Amino acid sequence: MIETKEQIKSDNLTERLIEAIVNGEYPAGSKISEPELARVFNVSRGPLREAMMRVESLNLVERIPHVGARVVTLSLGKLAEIYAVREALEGMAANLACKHITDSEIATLEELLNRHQSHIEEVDGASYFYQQGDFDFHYLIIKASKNHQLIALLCDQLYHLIRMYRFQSPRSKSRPEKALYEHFAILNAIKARDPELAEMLMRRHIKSSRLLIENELLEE
Amino acid sequence: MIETKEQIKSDNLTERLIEAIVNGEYPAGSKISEPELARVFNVSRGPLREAMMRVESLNLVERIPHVGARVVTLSLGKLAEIYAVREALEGMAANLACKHITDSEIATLEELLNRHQSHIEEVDGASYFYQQGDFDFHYLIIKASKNHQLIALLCDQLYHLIRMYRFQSPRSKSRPEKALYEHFAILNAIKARDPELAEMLMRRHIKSSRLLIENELLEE
DNA sequence: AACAACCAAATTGTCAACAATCTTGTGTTT
DNA sequence: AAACACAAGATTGTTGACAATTTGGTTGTT
Repeated sequence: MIETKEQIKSDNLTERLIEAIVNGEYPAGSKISEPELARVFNVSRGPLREAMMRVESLNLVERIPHVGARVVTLSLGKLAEIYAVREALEGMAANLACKHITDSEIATLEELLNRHQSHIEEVDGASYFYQQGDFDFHYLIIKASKNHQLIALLCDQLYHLIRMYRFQSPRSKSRPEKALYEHFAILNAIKARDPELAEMLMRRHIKSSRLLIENELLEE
Repeated sequence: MIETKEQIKSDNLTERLIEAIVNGEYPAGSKISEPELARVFNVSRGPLREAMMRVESLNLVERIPHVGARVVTLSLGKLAEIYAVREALEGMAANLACKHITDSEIATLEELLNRHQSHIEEVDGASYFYQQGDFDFHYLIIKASKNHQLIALLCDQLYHLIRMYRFQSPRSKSRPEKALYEHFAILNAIKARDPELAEMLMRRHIKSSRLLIENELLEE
């Protein structure tokens, strides 16, 4: 495993482009120029356009024929809609995880939450790192559901979009302690192999985030 | 509106390619040759590849670098997974539809079901046309949810894949009369603006299809 | 000054040729 | 005869140039 680096420019490009958009290097609403990006990434326009097609189907950019592509504009309304979908899908994931999770996956989750706890106790309020780990928690449960279609939808299709929102609105601190407590409760339900409880707790967990967003929305 | 035809070859191509794959013109598992398709569609390989990228992200084909693309192979297992996801998402759609559907949309749904009833009474057992209309019913309810993310996921992302499965396994007659009866029950719940009932009925409706599939799966 | 028509520059869409990689058939070796 | 190595052919990945369309500014008219 000396040279594992992907040799397909188009594929690498897709990931680099996603990363650049998600972390705000290309701000929301900004135009994306093909010749310029091709120069920046040191590629021809062919592979770049192929990458753009894929990023478009992730709903990270909007393209208008003969006009060009723009990074999608964020809005609290859209975010609330995404969280509503997450509620349904991750609830389902938690339910299925109870039935299909392995002991080793449970152990991984437990270690993860313990690390989070230590981290919160040490650096009280450092919510950035927490959010990263928060993703890991949800990510692992989704994978543990073993439903490939569900995993594809959440981890491939919605993941980057959610990440982009989080990155660009770091206001949602949402009390790490409370979230961590809820995560432990969800994990316990999964360990007890209680699908209904796990689903209910996961839905409530995400719903509380959604309600925060909708409250912000009303204040406008 | 004299010339509404899309002038972007790449965009048209995507739809034509989706249609060709869905209706089995290119059978499951068959290899897709870029030079050949470019000749068939009378296009250069550039736009064709862009269309392929999009079709790939719909999970209709699988691409392996430097080897080529193949139409996805169907399996009852995958289908069951998709139906499980549908259960969660369309249940949510029915719930939201109760809150956001308009009177004119209700009227459209009512007409649709009445036409189905007449059709079933006339040509007893013609399940093919029924299935087309079945899609319309689900499609309309999804749209009525007014959650754009949900609509995108179901109508753009999963729709074609489901259609492909249906097209290639017309065994699932699944008793049109029973399904129609369930559709009426769902519509009534929506008219009564009863989200919990509508969601429950929709989930049960889809679940019965999923169980049929899982039974077939066990017989193998 | 306001507005419409038009032209030029830039950008997107498309193409055909070139380079890199995989597949397949042949021949050799054990 | 089976297995491996190699080479020819075909296919995919990439590039740079050309064609078509939009955009923004200029000019002329009302």
